Amino acid sequence: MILRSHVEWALHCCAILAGLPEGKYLSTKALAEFHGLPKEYLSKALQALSQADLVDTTLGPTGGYRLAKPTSDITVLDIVEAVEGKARTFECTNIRAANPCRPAGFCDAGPCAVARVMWAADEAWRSSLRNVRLSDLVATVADDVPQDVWKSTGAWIARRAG
Amino acid sequence: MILRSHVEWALHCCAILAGLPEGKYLSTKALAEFHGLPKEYLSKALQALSQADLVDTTLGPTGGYRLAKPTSDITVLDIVEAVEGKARTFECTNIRAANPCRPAGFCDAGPCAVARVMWAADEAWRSSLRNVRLSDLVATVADDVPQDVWKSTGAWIARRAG
DNA sequence: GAGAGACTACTCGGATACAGTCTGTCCGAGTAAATCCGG
DNA sequence: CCGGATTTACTCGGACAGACTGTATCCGAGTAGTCTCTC
Repeated sequence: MILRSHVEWALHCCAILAGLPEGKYLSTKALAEFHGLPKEYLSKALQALSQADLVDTTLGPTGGYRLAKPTSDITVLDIVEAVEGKARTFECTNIRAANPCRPAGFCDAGPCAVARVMWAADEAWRSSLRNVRLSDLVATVADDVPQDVWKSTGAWIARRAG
Repeated sequence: MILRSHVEWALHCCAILAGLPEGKYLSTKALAEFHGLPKEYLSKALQALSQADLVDTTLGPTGGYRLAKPTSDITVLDIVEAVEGKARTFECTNIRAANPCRPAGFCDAGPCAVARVMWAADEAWRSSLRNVRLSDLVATVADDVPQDVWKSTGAWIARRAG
């Protein structure tokens, strides 16, 4: 079980879009160049964000993406689920039903014990991601990066924004 | 991202093995019949449990598997990691390194902010699974299942044990 | 009746095949800004 | 100089191909009980 690389890309792209000047858009091309990623494939991840209404997009020249909400209204879970889907990581196929000792026509009440344990862990994972807002993530990144790099990165984004 | 069906199989099989009479073994064939699963493929999941030293195995007729430790010394995480591996669900490819604004030869200290958030969630998931012991799981199953089915299932297991 | 050898039922590991997903590329349709051209 | 037509740069969506992983099956090697056969 491993998350798709789209998740990593989407998170980094959202962090970049957070630094975009008000009302401007940043193109897929710029985002791809910045991260050294294939433009066409990155575009799939961004489309997923768009479908989840996390980013706005506009067409034509000077077109591209920008965040659809304030960074404090977007959680990391929102981004992960936009790309990876909301489905649980554990799927119960109800194999207990094959137990040869069960009377014919026996019907289970509720999900099986195994599924409940796995789903609780899944919820713990989601809860952890839900507690981190994009604004928190951006603040952490800003702390990590040396100030001069942070400044020139902001300038780079502003220069490529349309 | 979805866990392999082996995880579900391994958990259910461990729950069954927990009901095995002291010192007896249960064959892959019996386990596969009980759950309605392909014997050969289920055997791969059980081999993974064996490699993780969660179950003991013996060869020959009356051979099969049994738990290697008391049920209170095995956590659900042990079983999941035996099958699914211990690798993190999020892999950081360090795409921040492609940032064109970074000075040449710039070297990052520690994992990036995105990875830290994702790894914390991963740890929350593991922690949740680590807190459930196999003995807890078996107790929950026993509560779920009607007593007569529980009894006859125990008898079925004892009959097939060797 | 006892011991050696054959037999059987099982695990283990490798080889193989197939399907589905992930990764990545390509292209046409649609759109909006910028540019060009005719009046 | 102005307004409409063309060009350009971008997103969007679908089609497609290759690699990898998950699912599943098969078979040979090894092992430990059981059975048989011989003395």
